[in-house]
Amino acid sequence: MPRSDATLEPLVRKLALHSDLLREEREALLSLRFERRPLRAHAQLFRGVDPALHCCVLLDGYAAGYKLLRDGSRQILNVLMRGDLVGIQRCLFQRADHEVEMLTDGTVATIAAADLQALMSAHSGLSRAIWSESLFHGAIQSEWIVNVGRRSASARLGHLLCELGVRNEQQGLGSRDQFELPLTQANIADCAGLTAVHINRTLRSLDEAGLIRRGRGRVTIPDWAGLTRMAGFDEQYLKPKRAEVSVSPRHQQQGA
Amino acid sequence: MPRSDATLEPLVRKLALHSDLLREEREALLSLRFERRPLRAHAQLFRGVDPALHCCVLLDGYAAGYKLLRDGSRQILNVLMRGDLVGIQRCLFQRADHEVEMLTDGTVATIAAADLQALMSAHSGLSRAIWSESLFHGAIQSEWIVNVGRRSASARLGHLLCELGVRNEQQGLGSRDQFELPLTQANIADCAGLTAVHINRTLRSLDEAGLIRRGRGRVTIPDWAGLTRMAGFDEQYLKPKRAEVSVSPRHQQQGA
DNA sequence: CGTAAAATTGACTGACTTCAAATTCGGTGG
DNA sequence: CCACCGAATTTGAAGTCAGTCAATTTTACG
Repeated sequence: MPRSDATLEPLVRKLALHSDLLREEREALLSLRFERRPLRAHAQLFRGVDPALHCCVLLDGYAAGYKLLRDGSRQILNVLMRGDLVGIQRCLFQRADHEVEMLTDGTVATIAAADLQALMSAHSGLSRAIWSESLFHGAIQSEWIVNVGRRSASARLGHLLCELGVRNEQQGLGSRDQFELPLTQANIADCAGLTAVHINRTLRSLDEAGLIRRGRGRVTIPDWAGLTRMAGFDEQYLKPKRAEVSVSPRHQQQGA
Repeated sequence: MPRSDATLEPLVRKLALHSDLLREEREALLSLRFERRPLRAHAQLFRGVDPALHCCVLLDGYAAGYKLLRDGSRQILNVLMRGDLVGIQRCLFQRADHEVEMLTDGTVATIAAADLQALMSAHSGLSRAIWSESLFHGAIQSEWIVNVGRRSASARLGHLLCELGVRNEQQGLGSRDQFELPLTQANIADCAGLTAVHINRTLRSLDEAGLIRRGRGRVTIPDWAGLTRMAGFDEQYLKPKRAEVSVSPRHQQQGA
């Protein structure tokens, strides 16, 4: 039995969420050359803002893209987890506007830019799937703008936890209401645009309200409905949207 | 002399900022079929979250993508101006997670999804340019997360004004330190994640500090260096990456 | 003019920050 | 197994930035 972080399977799983992959496309993905690299928390996945000759697939652990401000504070732009592609813009377009580092210990697979490009031009379906995945992350970022822009501290926190729960569940890492989250409160604060102190108090108040339960790097959400209501969390933006434009029009859009 | 909103020239100009376009690609763009549509402020560019059979190029005026919260507040996700493509995800991927409406009176060109797809598959350079443009908007959104997450009211406001100034200048609409901005203070508040009342006070304090000057839908920035310093604005993320701005060689300025 | 939208102002409130100290936790070596 | 250390968490007290509520003035425009 192969260890969970020994193949690019997590990437396949992630792409398959939003796109239908052909068998040959899956195989092409899985036979990509890559280098497995274990990393400690705080390891930089990319050097500052430089372009790169490779991209990464996160196989295990959490990472985050972020920006630092002159006053030393930082804002996390996205949380990356198993299966997420890191740095495609950087290697396809030579653009990058933020840093990326591991939030926890973990493992990445590094893939040569040339290999990725070859793969994408050989398989238009994969190319499309990867772009789709990138738009998906764009949708998450949009929701983050709403989160930091318009929600109270407890709603922000609740929303973030809901998002991470659903994404964990989608990757087969526990269920949405019970999953590993070994981030520090300072990390969470940098996601939510709050201070670590206030995260601490807010976490406690959610706990006291019976909306969450926390313990040793693990989050439990005993009252999913309550938390989503309080946080204004609408799963829609994370929902898998398979069956896109194709030969046969599928008009079966299941509403709420 | 053709009116400024009679052709897709603004789109060409925008794409040319970040990509080198071949002569034939420019021509292909300019010969795209489109329908010119004048719109009043508040007009919806797309119906809610539905997929669409067309996308738009904003020819004139300001528009914004936004989300509404249950409590009635709203958060603007991006400000769109002349030359910006609106709704490509919607028509290429049938995904959309937010509404789009005009903030001011203006004009859009609507383009059939099929035409756009045909164009993109016929000209890989254009396809790449359009993706690049979409990543560019992603970079702006990242900066917005930082803005609402970690900056004070005056820095948020200053940063927003700097961004809009530079983007205006890039599109040949006035200079970065003097441009049209007919947004209401409520609009600006929805961008910055603040209340209209506080935008009003902050605007006044920036004015009193000599950092901006405002009058009838127009912003002037008498002290660009001062405003950027106060706001922590680093132009880098807006800079054209493909060295080539043929239309008008602007004053070169290397940031500190 | 007359009206509605937008901008402006004031007084008050409160959510979140700041600063600082105490406690707990996880790991490591004795 | 226990002592120890730095990191992370937790708690308290005080301060402030921005929100809320509500009224007034200005502007845009038919």
